[in-house]
Amino acid sequence: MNQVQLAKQLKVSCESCSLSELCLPRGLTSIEMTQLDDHIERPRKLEASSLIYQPGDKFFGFYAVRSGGVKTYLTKKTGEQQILGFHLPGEIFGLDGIEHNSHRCYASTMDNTSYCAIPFEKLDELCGVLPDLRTQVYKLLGHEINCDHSHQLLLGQQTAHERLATFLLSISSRFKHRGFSATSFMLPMSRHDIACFLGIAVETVSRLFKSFQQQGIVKINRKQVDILDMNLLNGLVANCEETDS
Amino acid sequence: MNQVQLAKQLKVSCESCSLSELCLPRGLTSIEMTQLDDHIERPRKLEASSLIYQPGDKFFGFYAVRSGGVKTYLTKKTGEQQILGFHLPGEIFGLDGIEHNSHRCYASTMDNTSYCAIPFEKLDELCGVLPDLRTQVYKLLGHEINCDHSHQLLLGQQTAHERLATFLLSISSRFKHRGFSATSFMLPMSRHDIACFLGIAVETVSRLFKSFQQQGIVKINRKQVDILDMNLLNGLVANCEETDS
DNA sequence: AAGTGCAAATGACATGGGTCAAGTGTATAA
DNA sequence: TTATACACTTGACCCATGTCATTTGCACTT
Repeated sequence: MNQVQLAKQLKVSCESCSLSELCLPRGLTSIEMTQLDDHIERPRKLEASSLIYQPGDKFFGFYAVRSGGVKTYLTKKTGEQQILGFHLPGEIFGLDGIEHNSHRCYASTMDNTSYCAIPFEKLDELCGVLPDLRTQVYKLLGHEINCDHSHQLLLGQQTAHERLATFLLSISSRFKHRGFSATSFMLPMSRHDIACFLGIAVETVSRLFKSFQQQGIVKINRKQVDILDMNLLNGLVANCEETDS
Repeated sequence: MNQVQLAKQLKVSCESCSLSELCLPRGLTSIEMTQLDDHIERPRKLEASSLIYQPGDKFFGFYAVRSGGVKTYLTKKTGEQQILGFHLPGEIFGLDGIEHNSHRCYASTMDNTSYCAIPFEKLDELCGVLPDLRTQVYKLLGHEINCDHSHQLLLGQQTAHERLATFLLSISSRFKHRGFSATSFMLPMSRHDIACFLGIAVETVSRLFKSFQQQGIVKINRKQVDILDMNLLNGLVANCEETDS
């Protein structure tokens, strides 16, 4: 136990990380967390628009964003990209590498970003002896699956208005979850990325942001978003989602 | 080992199942398979258009289709549904229940269907002692995630033509994988379901099927599909997917 | 403070595919 | 064999959104 305390002094640890309640170690005991901790590589730092991995790259493990932001995406040969997810601090990415032990999509930073790397091999070993960690990993994968499903509903059945409103609400609730304002925040991604994520054109994003502003729902200046009427915003998607969160 | 043989005589077992190479037990040793086998409930049988579970239902575990077919879907309050996946014999569904220990989507049969039920609690326990099974479960979840990602690319970036062609190719390759013809098969789902899955209108499905026929790519009669020119069909999506399979 | 480079916004126009409304099988029942 | 129902097809029309071309406006140099 003494060397554990020593280790904690020498490097950033999960236990001392302000994001641990959102991240992989959530719900683990201190001892369990330390066992996990010992295998985590950190912190890796990259500047904006750096590629973290691309299709075919060997699967190392999961990545947890500490600061900044990451997007994952697939592309058509013709170049169009479909953004699969935006990953904010405390969120995990890299799960696309599990199936084939190599990645299927691209991951790149949207901003100066630091993140932790959790080697899958070690994680799997620990899962053999720590049932709580195993559960945590299942829930993580299950969460990704459910998010993907909601996004399929959005891409397949929602109008452009509904998509953009849903998007703003999602970002808002994620900021809130991390302890920030739910109504005033900076978008970490470009208009282009928003469009690629929602399956619409950049121009449509611009026009709808303008329209939302004219309706008094939000105030948007460059990347700064202020939600003026959360009820109205919710109303834009009220007829969309069958289930509550 | 004797009681194992006895058990095999008394009930359908994974080891005797023709689908085991496609299903959860793939890659397990005989002994491992038997351990898993002992906890599987089977066979459950339902007629066409029966609801298996719906949002809010308690999560029991994974389900493996033995015969027939199952669709999973989400709905908007206004009634439109987005089909998330079609599940053919040998394929697994039910993963949407992991995150919250309750299901988030609907699952219903498309035809007279029988399936096995694998209780998650037991599966998880076994995962603690059988690393191969644990890997198998991760790959299963990883596979679902990758499929969902491809489908997001389809819904977000592909034209109606490309979507329908991709769909036919997917069904074709899944029949082939199960040892059936890749070029001549019966679609297990309605036009309506195809449309809901691809995020387009039923009428568009009809028109495109007609157009594909006129181009000599396929011959379609009701649910019977004959792919006449696989190259042409591949050509319709050639510019879409960046990565190979 | 003027210059350069992008991201974003705006306007004009085009169109893929949705919607609506009939029609046409095909299968089951009587 | 006729009736009924339902899945599918077809045609006419139109609109939400995409595309293309231009303009605006930050941010960062020098």
